[in-house]
Amino acid sequence: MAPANFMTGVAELMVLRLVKDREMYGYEIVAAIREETGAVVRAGEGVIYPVLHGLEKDGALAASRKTVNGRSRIYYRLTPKGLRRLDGLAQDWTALAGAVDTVLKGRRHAPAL
Amino acid sequence: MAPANFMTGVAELMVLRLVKDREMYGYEIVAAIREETGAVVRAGEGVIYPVLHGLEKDGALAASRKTVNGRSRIYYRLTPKGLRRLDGLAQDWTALAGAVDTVLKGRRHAPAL
DNA sequence: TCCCTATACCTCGAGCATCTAGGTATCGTA
DNA sequence: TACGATACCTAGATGCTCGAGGTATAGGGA
Repeated sequence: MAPANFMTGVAELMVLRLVKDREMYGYEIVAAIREETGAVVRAGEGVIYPVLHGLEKDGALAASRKTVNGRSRIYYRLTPKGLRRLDGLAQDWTALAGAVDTVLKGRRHAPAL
Repeated sequence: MAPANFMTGVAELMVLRLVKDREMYGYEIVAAIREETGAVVRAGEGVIYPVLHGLEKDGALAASRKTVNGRSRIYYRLTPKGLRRLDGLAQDWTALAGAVDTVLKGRRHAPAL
């Protein structure tokens, strides 16, 4: 049996969070996720590019092409809609993480705040 | 765009964790997940039964049919193999949760190139 | 008795996100 | 000029979830 992923939705959440701080381009995002998570999350280009396109199509990201050092890059920045989406996903994630933690630790009677 | 799931693999992890404490049957597990997570995780029967069958086929769970109060139930218990799988998944989950948290909180922010 | 709900099992098909594995092109360096 | 790094992209297969159904029994109420 293959190792379960747990990855669903995480890629999108991370993309939104990363571009919140500053404009970033796809290749850079892939590297940032690999480095900042200590390679725990390995979301390759095959994952990130479709996510970026989907988010842009949905109006959560805005893209602008720029040439830097002779290299053509597509920078993405967060739109207000994207910010709302990020907030929602972050909340969902926090709730899930708390729920999983509760079950993992087996506290049956502790009120969850 | 629909709300992202984040659910992949979580159902399996929770099933393994729940039956670690005591034998449980499918219908009971569905209710337990709903209640213990405050309905944050809504893994219905359509999710849990296939997971149970898969884990049993894989040797992670052992099943035994019992009749209680005139009702036929299939109880599952954790095997040594299932325990190893639980430990592995729990570790994976913890690592992922930590990684996501790191990115969400935006620590370690390197200067732009 | 009949019917409805709760219990308890199960499966199918649609949908969607991931993952692998490719492809293209440019730049700097050896 | 050959190569690796940069930077973009897509197609197909896989795998998991999810909803909607189906079967059957027990118990209670009208």
